[in-house]
Amino acid sequence: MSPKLVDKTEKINEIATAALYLFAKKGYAATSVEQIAEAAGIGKGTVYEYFPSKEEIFVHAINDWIMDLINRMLEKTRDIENPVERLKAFIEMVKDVLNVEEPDPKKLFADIDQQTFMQGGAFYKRRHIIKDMRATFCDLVVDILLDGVSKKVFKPEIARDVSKIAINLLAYLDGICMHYLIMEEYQEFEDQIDFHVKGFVDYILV
Amino acid sequence: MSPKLVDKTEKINEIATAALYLFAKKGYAATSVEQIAEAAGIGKGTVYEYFPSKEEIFVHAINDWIMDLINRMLEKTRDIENPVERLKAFIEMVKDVLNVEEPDPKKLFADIDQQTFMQGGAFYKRRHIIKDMRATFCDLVVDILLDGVSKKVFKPEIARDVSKIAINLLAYLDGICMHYLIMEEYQEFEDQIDFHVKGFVDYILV
Amino acid sequence: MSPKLVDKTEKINEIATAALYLFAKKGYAATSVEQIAEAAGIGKGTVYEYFPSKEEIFVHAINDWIMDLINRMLEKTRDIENPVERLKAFIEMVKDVLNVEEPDPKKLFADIDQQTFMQGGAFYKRRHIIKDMRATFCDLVVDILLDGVSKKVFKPEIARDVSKIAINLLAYLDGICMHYLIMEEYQEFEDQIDFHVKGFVDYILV
Amino acid sequence: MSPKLVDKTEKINEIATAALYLFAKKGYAATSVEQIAEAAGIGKGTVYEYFPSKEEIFVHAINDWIMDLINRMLEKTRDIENPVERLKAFIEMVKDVLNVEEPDPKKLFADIDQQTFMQGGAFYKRRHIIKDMRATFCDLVVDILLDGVSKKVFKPEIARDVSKIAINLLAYLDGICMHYLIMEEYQEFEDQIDFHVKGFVDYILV
DNA sequence: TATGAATGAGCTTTCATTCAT
DNA sequence: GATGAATGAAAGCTCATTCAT
Repeated sequence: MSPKLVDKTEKINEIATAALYLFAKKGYAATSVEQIAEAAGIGKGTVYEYFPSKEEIFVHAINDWIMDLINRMLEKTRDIENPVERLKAFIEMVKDVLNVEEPDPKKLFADIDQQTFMQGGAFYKRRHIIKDMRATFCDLVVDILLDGVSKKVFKPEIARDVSKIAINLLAYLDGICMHYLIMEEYQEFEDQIDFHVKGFVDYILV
Repeated sequence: MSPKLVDKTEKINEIATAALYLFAKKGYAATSVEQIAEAAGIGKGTVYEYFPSKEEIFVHAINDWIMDLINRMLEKTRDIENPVERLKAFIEMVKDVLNVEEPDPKKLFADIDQQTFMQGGAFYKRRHIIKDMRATFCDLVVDILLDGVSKKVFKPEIARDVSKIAINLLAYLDGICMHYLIMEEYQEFEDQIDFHVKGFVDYILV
Repeated sequence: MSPKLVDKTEKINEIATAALYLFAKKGYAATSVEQIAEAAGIGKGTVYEYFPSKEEIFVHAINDWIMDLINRMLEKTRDIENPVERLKAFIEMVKDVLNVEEPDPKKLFADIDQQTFMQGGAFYKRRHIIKDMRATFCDLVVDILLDGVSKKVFKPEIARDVSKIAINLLAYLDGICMHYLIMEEYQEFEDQIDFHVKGFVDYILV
Repeated sequence: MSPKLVDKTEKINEIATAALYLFAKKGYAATSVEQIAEAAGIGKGTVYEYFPSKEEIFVHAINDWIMDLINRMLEKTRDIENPVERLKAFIEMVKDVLNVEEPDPKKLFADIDQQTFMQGGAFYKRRHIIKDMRATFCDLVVDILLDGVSKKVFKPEIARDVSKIAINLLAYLDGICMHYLIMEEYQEFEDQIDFHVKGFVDYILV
């Protein structure tokens, strides 16, 4: 915990942040280490003082980004008493994430998937990071649902399958976001989600 | 006059097929034209007699693959009279597609997304191919649902929102497949889908 | 002199003519054998039945073109009685050659120079073709001048240096054409030449 | 902060010089970037740290060479008082330029013409460089002639057509050099030029 | 520690030429 | 004789990484 270490951590984050914006703008492959260095305001060689490889920059930057996403999710939903409102707030957040312009999340997700599936990809041997993220989101939804059950707002019988229900909800959100990103029919997107969520809430309400 | 006439279309398909397996194994970017040529059992230069660029090989190979997927989907579901059975057959097919080992669909989808989102990607200016595929799947589900309504098996009121319902179902399937591909918990996958589908069918049955 | 040989010669000329237009349009390097074959209406492989290499096509085509140039020059100037008119007709011809649009002579000349000077170039070991062309032009001018002397139209003393005078006139014409091709000031070109020729004729007239 | 600072300009010139010798030896097209790198004693990739493309190397090298030619011309003729001597010094310089062995100017000029005339050539959209060079030479000759007129050494009436006269002289020199380069009759070259220049000087002297 | 100069493996693409039919 | 399918050498260029300073 010497001051040097603090500096080092800070520098690492600076580089990772600069890199994230570039990755989200141009994609992982199309972003060169030189560009990252330039964006971070340091020399190309200096990048390698803080990261052993471009791949590590990606992993670090994505990890930070995911952590930040999760924290914001938790914060926004933590203090809402009404379970229905809390659930809706969560879904709003999901929608918001996709509407961020910079850094563009769809390119990041495309790169993450790529790097997760391809042998030798940056996340190929670290899919636990991606899995953990999904698990955390799942836990959050489970928490909201069980809270609703305990407050007698949601049907008690959903408690038994709460995990499955949470995963299915998240899967739906994932899929519909993908659909929207590809189809580019922004205007219908909200309607589409609202339609599903309405059915979902009806289904779980007592 | 014409001494050595090769079936161009066949050769194109041979190369595209060889390429598809490599793309699905190592990813588009990591597959070199030389490797494609080798896999197709021809020289590097010969590839360029049939395709103007690596990008076109990708587009062609993916397009063929998608067309094949769609055709198989349509075939398998076309002749089933019972709407519920037909819907379930469709979902079975979706599950099956993901369980193909070679060419690995998850990697192909990751590459497709990548090449669709990234500026200058192979599908960046051809997303209509991807959109058309999704639209075709949507039409199929809509068809199944309306068929069910007309046969008085499904609730008449779903007709009004049939398009939304179809998209939401497909989005869910998309999302849950992605979830399964990332989480690698194959054993729970079937249960998970069945759970959702059971709820879905209950919801639409008269 | 069998009919087959005649056919062969004809075919060779067809290919060479097609090639010449392409060389003059796109340059030697940028013209592929495939394009030549296509322009000649034959298959790529057939070209090699008539020429051993692309280089030989170039040499043959250029040689034909030069021969044609020379013949046209001789024809146009042969029957003019008045030496001054004959000289002017020759110079008119030179001007005309450069104004041909297709095949563009400046590109051909640039390619010829290139292939003459560069070691291993198509004309590197055949500069005699180029030299002969220049010698023929020189002979023509010498002939015109001596004819003028014998007709007492031109000063008798130019006979002694007639060869030098001819070469210098041709060199000037060469140079001014080059100048015009590079500077692209077409309108001044005629004036420029006329100015020089007027001085030249004044100088050699009795 | 800046540990290894190389004089970029110097390195650029080193590469350009190495390239110029190769271009003059083998021609632009036949010279590969790898060969340039080797000749400059650096790696292939390093070349691209200093030049964005092979084309730019050519343009830079040729431009430097031309500038150097012009400067030497100006220097050699600047301080000569006697207009006739000055004119002769200029012509001597022209002769000398062609007698340089390395880098061989005839090959460079052949490449320049090539790259100027061919669409997409390195000088195709930069012919102003070539035009400027010719204009500068023209200005120099004009300057010599007008200086001679003002010193009452040359006829006053040449002042009116001084530009035409200069261009014609340069055109002749251009053409005769070309002739000599192609015909390779070095021994007659000097005589030939002297013969023309003698006539020229007689014509412009008072 | 910070740097940017240097690098070369590796990429996609071109095309003159060969040759089986 | 005519063909076009096949080829691979060679090109220009990119960029993650190394390393001397």
